[in-house]
Amino acid sequence: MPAKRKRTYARYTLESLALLGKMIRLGRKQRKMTERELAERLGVARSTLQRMEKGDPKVEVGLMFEAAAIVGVKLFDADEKGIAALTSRTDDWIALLPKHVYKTEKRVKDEF
Amino acid sequence: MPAKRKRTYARYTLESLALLGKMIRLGRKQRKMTERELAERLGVARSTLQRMEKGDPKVEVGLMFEAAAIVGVKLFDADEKGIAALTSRTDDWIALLPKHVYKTEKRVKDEF
DNA sequence: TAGAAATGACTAATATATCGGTCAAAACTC
DNA sequence: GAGTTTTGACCGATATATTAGTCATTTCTA
Repeated sequence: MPAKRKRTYARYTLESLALLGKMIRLGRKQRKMTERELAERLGVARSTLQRMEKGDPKVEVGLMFEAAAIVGVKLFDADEKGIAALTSRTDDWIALLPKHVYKTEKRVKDEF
Repeated sequence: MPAKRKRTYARYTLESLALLGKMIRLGRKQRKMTERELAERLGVARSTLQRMEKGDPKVEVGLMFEAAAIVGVKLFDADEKGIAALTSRTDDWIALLPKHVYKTEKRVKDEF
């Protein structure tokens, strides 16, 4: 038994994921696509799409986003231009901060 | 050579992912956390966090969302209550649609 | 400026997600 | 109601993500 890798997620995370999955499902149905069709379009197995629509945390983030895009679910409430603008602003903000984050301040002895 | 599984993503998908990654990076820096700290908090290797901040489409969606939550990036511009409300509305909408999507309409002979 | 810490990039080993298939049940069409 | 299609759930094989480490470079502190 080579050490199992289990992981936990915050409730907010799981609920956000479940929501995204349901939005994908809704979008798919509104466009009258079957699971098989969308899966094929995405280039994944139907079983994978099913996990996505359930909000399984283990699927590739790229697939979730791609599926959302295909069925018309916008992330960040923004179109391509909007994403670019947000990216630009985020870059600017990052540039204002120190390149490295330093924690020299006495190394707060393993708080927990 | 057992058939390589390559995949492509729409530009919008990749840009959205890159944005999310940068927002996580920005949030982390604003909270003065090092990569190592956030990675540890998430329970992942530092290399994985690096891929996340770069917007790598292959990381687990659960990790991306969890990281976002930790550093204060809100998905869907909604808090826990908001997520619940959106979920409820999405459920209602789905309930209004047929349970199965049917494509009997002549089965458009394998268009390609 | 010297020293320490963080970051960037890379790798082999291993844990795991995805695939592709099946089967049963549900739900649509005619 | 009969027939067909979609959906839900499950499973072994295999492609791949994640890990844990290393090393070089950058950037901070004192």
